[in-house]
Amino acid sequence: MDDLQRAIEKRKSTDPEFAENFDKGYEEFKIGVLLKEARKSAGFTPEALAEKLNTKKSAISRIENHADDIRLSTLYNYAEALGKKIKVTIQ
Amino acid sequence: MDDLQRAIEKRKSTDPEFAENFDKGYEEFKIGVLLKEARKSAGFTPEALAEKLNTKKSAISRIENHADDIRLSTLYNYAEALGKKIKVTIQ
DNA sequence: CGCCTTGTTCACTTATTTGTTAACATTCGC
DNA sequence: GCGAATGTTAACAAATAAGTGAACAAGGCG
Repeated sequence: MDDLQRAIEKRKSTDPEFAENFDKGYEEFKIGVLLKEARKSAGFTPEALAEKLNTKKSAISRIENHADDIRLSTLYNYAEALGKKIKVTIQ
Repeated sequence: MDDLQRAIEKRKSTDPEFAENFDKGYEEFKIGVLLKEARKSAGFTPEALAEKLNTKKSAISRIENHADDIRLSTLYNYAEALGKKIKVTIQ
């Protein structure tokens, strides 16, 4: 079971509403997990990334766990600090 | 010249900083244009879409022209009202 | 041109996110 | 288990986006 699967199961067990709606297509949630995985694979702790972004690790944690209510520009900054790019498409 | 090209040229002519940075890869700007094109192809005027989103046409205009500093959830709502889905990836 | 629709911008208020600190939880190595 | 590093959550102030109304600009169409 990979990180994404684990995170989903964990959230399902602690958030009944999420569990109920997951199969209906709540995609937003996954973004935070993608961000977190990108950060880890780039070898950053939340604190290290926070420093690069001139903020604090608590803010990083908030981004990764509530990625549906963040600003697009915040998303861009986060990705840029990892040397990655955010791609937004509409389909 | 399509809408995207036209919009880029217009902004280049009125926003020197944008013009200077465009070729460096400022992708964010394009999102607003994508949204606007999606709205048009779905046959919505700003006012009609605004009504669906319980807001006003001025808000729609703001979203389409300043799409880099909007909330992700706003983006989702906008797309959902058009029967489309926003996809965010990191690469 | 003159009129109507569409679209943009501004100013103001309200709602929400972000920065920050501190407390708490979790994970990992010893 | 214990301690240290990593990660999460809550609360508050400060910054910023969204809601709104009105004035203005641009685009068709008669």
